[in-house]
Amino acid sequence: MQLDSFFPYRLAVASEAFSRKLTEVYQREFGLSREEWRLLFLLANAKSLTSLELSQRTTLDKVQVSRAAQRLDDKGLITRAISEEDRRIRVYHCTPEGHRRFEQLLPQVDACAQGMLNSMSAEDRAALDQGVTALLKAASVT
Amino acid sequence: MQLDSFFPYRLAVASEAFSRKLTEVYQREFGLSREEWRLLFLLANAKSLTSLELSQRTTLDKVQVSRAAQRLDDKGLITRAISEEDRRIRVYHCTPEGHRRFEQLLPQVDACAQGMLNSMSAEDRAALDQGVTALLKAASVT
DNA sequence: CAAATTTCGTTGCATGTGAAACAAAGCGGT
DNA sequence: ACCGCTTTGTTTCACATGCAACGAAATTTG
Repeated sequence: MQLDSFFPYRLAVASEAFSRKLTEVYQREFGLSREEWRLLFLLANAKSLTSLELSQRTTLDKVQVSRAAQRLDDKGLITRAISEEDRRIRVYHCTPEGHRRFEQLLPQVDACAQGMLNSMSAEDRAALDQGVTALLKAASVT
Repeated sequence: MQLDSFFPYRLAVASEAFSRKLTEVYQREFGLSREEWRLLFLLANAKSLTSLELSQRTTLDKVQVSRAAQRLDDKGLITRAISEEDRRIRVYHCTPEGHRRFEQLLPQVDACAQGMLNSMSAEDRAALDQGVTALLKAASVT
């Protein structure tokens, strides 16, 4: 058995390489980490979200959410209000500046992703999408 | 645009979930990290390898190789000799104990991977394999 | 052949990360 | 109302990681 023909290895390498290319974009443009990018993504597309919602929808744990949100707050891209009903709960909002940066960043990230995907054949792209969808189910549920 | 329908996100989540399941196996069985597992995999299937070869074939940089190899050496799974021709170069070998553990571990890791893959349809499996192969080319070369 | 340069592996440092401890707030039973 | 218990978010601590500096060995250059 060779490592480079071992499927789990190939999947990991492919995914890491792909992810790295995208990270370079938001890292270089606005100095955002992957966690910050994910939170900003969600908050730019929702009025407000709590930590629990952010955590569930980003596969980040509460510590990662807490720290990434803190950094985004420091950068003025989001606000962290305390809930009126339950004073333990944080309610996160995207600031106008956060929106502005996200609107500027998403096309670039997407273009980078599409650039790589477009270098594949249409058939391979379709296969990848189908395979990842199936894997998502298999790996998260199992 | 929703995050959970954003392809790069779905790929990352699927890959991480898959990888995590496998990590649990060699982590639990012998306390190996992903880097250690990769080095052991290569060395168990080759007589001897240098740092450069290990680095290239694991997508790890020289620091990661150095540290992972040090830990594997401490655990008695590999040896780190100094090359006769070039005294800067390390030559790594797998010990009998390293072989023994690898032979014991690979079937378990593979079974875990196959378990997840077998929960997918044959068609989805084929699509995934085709897609990942294409992505590997697109993401690493581009 | 001596000095400068390059290569290889390791180490120090500054930062990031995860697990567990923690404080604050809410909940619940008596 | 009070004492315990749970939940929420943060902090602490120990460890991992990446980058740059480093020392040793080899190679190149004058």
